[in-house]
Amino acid sequence: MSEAQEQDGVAAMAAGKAARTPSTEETQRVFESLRNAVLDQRLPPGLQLKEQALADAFGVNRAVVRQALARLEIYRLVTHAPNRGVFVAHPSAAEGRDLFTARRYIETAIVELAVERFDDSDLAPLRALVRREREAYEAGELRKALRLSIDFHLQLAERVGNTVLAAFLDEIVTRTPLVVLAHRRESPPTCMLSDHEHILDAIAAHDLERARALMIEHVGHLEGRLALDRGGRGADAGIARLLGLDGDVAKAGG
Amino acid sequence: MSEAQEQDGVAAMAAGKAARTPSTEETQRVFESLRNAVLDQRLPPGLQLKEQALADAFGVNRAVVRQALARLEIYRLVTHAPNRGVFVAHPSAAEGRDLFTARRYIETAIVELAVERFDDSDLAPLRALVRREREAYEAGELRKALRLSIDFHLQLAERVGNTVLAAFLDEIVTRTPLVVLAHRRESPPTCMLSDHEHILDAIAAHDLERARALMIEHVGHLEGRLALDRGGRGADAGIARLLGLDGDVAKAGG
DNA sequence: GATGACAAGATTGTCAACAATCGAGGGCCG
DNA sequence: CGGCCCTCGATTGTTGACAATCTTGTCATC
Repeated sequence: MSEAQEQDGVAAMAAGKAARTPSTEETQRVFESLRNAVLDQRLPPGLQLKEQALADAFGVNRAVVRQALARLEIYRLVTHAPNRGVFVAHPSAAEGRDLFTARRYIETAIVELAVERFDDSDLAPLRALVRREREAYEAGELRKALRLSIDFHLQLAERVGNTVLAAFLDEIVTRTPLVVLAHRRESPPTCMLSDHEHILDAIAAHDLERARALMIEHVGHLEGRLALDRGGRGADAGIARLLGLDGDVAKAGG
Repeated sequence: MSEAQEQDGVAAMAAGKAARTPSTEETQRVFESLRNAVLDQRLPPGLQLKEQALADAFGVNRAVVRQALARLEIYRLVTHAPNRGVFVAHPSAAEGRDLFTARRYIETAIVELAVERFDDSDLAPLRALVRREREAYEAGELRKALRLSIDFHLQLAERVGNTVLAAFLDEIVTRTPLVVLAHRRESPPTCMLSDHEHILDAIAAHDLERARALMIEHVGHLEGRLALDRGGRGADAGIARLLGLDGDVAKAGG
């Protein structure tokens, strides 16, 4: 019943960095809609986002759309080609690697602080979140499960209480879906459910080393599902991968 | 002779996250000018930045200024009060603590990667930077020394090669001067010179533990010069600190 | 038939005028 | 004399039109 509300609430909170800056509600609304679309993997990398079309769709002025797009650009969710337009970002494999490397450090930091500071009042909501994630997953609602999985990481960061680290993780998590879309190897994109539970167990037990190891392993699981090998073609590949012409063509002529 | 060029060059590179997004040169120019002003501690927290005044000063349109200010807002360099205007940010003590806590983690990560990956071609430019910093300091050019000190940290991050971590440190470093202005306890705001040298030595020796310890200690030196105590008054204090009425008044009535 | 210049359409970038909102100051009333 | 309200100035927020730029499609030429 309150799930929609709750999801919206989490999403709004998850916006974190941007949520506290209400530079006109309209801009915020457009920005968050587009950001949510990215989180749900509804926007394919490379898609052009035309100002007028968005303005019509959201019922706002082009200036508002421009502001929202500029903000998306700073988060690297879109790339801006002067006099050409803005396009959904197509992160390179190198960018993906950097993102996951940074994520390991940030999540480690968050887990470390969580082990120090968490008590039951922090753990209970996170356990509830994991439970809902499991339910969604078992009910076959994959998109919802994915979103709850993302929210788990964001909530964990938020509850640690460091706004800067939380904002950093928020940025990383927001950029990750585009990397997934651009470089996915296997199909199931969600976190492994038990990972989240085990991480919470380790935090509850104040076992720093285990919590750290589990989180690093967990991020590794995610990254392992992607093809981010060195020398892989990324943002520069352009049309080649879209047509499935990459790799084979370069390697074997036949 | 080429110092101005060099400083600009470093500054442009240091902009990092924002430098690669040329959404109209004008907006970029205004944004970087204001950002540099913050880095040089020329903008006192709380100062109102009026759109028309900036537009006149930079010889651009108000729309351009608006875009630049919106970007500054995302970096938390200014706060935007709807229908009132934008003001140079006045970070709270809590925000300052979060910033330094996050910085410890990020700088540690960077140092860790530097120990793994650096060779002489990376170390030489950094040593040169430290040398120039020392020269500037000994010549009494404090502002320049401060800037070179900042550039040391940014260059170190840049050379590690992880764009995400580099962007995060860039954001932290950019926000720090405002925290310094708002909560400074002692006068000299620059890094301790020898710290930088010793960190480079440890990296050159591939001594991870020593490098980490030195970096954490170094960040601690910086933070130690500030008054970021819990319960301290920060963004909310307003007029009190401006008039030098804070602290004493609250503690002792005389 | 291929290549180059050229023109048309669409999209972004720029701008100035207008509307809405807020804070300050003065005047009015209690 | 103190408090409240109202007007006025200043600043931000919004809108639409205009200019600049790029892409696409066409056509003449080699």
